Amino acid sequence: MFLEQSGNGIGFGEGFKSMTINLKQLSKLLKLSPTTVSRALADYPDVSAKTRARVKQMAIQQGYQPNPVARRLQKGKTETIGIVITPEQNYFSDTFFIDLLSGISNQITRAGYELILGVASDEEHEMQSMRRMVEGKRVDGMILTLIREQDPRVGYLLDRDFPFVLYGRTRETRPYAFVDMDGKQAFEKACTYLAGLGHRRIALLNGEPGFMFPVGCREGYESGLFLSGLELDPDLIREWKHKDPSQSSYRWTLELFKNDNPPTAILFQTEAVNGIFKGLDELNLQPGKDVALIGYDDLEIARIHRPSLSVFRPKAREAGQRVVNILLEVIKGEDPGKFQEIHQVEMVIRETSLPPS
Amino acid sequence: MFLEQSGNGIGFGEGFKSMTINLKQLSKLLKLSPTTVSRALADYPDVSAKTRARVKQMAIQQGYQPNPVARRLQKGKTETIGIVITPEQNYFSDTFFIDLLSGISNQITRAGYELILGVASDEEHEMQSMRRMVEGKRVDGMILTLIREQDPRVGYLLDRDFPFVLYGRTRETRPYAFVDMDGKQAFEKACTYLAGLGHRRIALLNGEPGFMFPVGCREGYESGLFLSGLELDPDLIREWKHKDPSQSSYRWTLELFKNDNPPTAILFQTEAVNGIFKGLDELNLQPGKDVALIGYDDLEIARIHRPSLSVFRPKAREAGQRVVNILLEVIKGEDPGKFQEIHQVEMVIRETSLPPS
DNA sequence: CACTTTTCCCAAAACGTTTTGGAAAAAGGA
DNA sequence: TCCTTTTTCCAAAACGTTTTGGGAAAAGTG
Repeated sequence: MFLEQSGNGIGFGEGFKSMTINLKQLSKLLKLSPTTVSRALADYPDVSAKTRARVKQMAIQQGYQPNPVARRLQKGKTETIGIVITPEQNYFSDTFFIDLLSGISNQITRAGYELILGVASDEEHEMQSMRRMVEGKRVDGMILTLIREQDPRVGYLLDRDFPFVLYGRTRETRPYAFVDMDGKQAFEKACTYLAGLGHRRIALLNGEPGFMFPVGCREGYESGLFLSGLELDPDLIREWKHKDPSQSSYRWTLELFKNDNPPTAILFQTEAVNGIFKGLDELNLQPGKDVALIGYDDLEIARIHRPSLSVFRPKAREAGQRVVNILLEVIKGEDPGKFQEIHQVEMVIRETSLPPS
Repeated sequence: MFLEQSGNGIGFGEGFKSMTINLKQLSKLLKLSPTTVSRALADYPDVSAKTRARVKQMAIQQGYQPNPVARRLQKGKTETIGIVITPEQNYFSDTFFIDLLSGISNQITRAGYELILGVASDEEHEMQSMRRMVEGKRVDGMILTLIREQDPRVGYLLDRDFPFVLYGRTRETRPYAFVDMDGKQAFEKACTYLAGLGHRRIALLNGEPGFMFPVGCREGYESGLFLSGLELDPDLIREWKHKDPSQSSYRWTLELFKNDNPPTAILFQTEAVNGIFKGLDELNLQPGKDVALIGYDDLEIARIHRPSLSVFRPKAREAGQRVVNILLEVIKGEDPGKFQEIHQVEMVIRETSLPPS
């Protein structure tokens, strides 16, 4: 019998490993076979209630936990899901991204899975890190964030039928699973809200194209103008850079007010707020008073600033949990096309969304 | 022979798994034993140069990568290291924490290891998440950040001889490995620098006690005052709260200037800068002009603000890499006490560190 | 009581590697 | 040529689980 007499007994010697008990030792203690112990712990019906209870009690008493590596090998699953983040993501900074990650992490843990993290400095490393996870058989599924309009990661994963879920959307005709925030509706709502207050010149300081999210924001903005009977003026639309949100939004803010007919309100993603505040300050314009402002994302600065910033508040934690739950379904073999969710975001009216003066 | 005829041949059918080749299939292709193929790939000397080359070429051609789960089981190592972060960490926000994580992640990948991430909402979940990793045999070592003065995690890991490295330090007599930034020296330097410019009333708006980092900052501050022949005035020392850096630092800034003899300079961690700016603004004091400011951490706001903020810039990426290299040594069995590193931080003089007016 | 069904348990195989302990073949030495 | 050493390979065991395919004992059935 080739498995006989390999594990050490109960007594333990040096180091950490000794504090741990394995299935064979536990079964010896119980005078049962490893099979039965394993099945008892997994609540198989073919082990009697009595021994099941006995096994479970002993397992707890001995602090037995099945070795995850061994289980993974046998089950042919890594019980692990991967995510690759980039420094740019941090401009989602403050609570938002950590909340998303928190929802993801907690739900993964609840499922008994593991979350492995890659940090990539640029687009190329992002792909490389993901390929390592996928081709190296290190994960059962991937979570993608900060999605681009043309995102090679999506094609890559679709091509090899590998389970994944997007937080966000991309341009891709094949069906895939995603959870996205309704940026379009948010910006439409912001726009009609401001128009309702009497604003007629509403600017959009949008994230740069290439990423998918700003696309929806712009659609919402245009639709909001239309619904309010306002004309779209290309001079009122500018795009800040992901690499340098504050600096670029600062410059565009100054630019916007060189206009003969300057805006009385600005819509933007909150990442750009520092640049906008700085620009307005330099122009001697008071936020909220001279120019109405509504941002997307409820960062700390939005709450702290006086006047406090009106914003949209995406439910990042919940979104993260949904992403994981969906991914687990897709891993199980469910059709990804069934999971395409667009979540509404809450508008938080604070002090920077008053009628024009 | 119980291992015979289990793997599918070369032809592949459905789904993802089929694109992958395993050791047995590869060895069959080469007409060699799995043993020899394994050893050839691992550069063992007992396989001839010729077959080694042949094996490697075929491995590349077939895209063979050893299944990490199987390797882990055999080697008795998870090749994985764990880290648990908390939302509070995000107040290290901006580039700092992501840079640290980036250094950690890249170095881990280079070593062929995996980084698994836990996100905990509070201190209790932090411990719980770590225990799951450690007791569940999911990692070979832990990285700890945001260290407290009395940190139960350190005692826990020391007690069971589990490999770990701190980014930071704690109060603990037993030897352990850490990489820390020299906050003491930084604040001492800042203090003597300002005193050299003629400042006599230098305030400290410090992180809250409980965490270890502010302790060093305070020591450096006191030592800097002493070296400059300045008296320590308890009225010039205040502590902002981790839970709410901006709000608390805002209040304390107002408080500091109620003093009969108010400060002409403030030292602080950059997390608190928004509150300080807001407070000064409300007091009609110009940063840099009326009050000199030096922060710790070079966040985006420090570069963006006008006047730009003088700061210390810790080399987070490098620190992260060191942490990993040390942890790998400790996992190998090296004595953790040998690895206790205190890294110097660079002072970046910008516009807010002028002589008193 | 004899036969069938159900209950309860287990030995062996399998997951895909690496390591151990040779053994056959080739080379070297007398 | 015969013996020793070196080179090159490999079968079997092992890592710690879960799953497969029974099989013995107990319970039910006529």
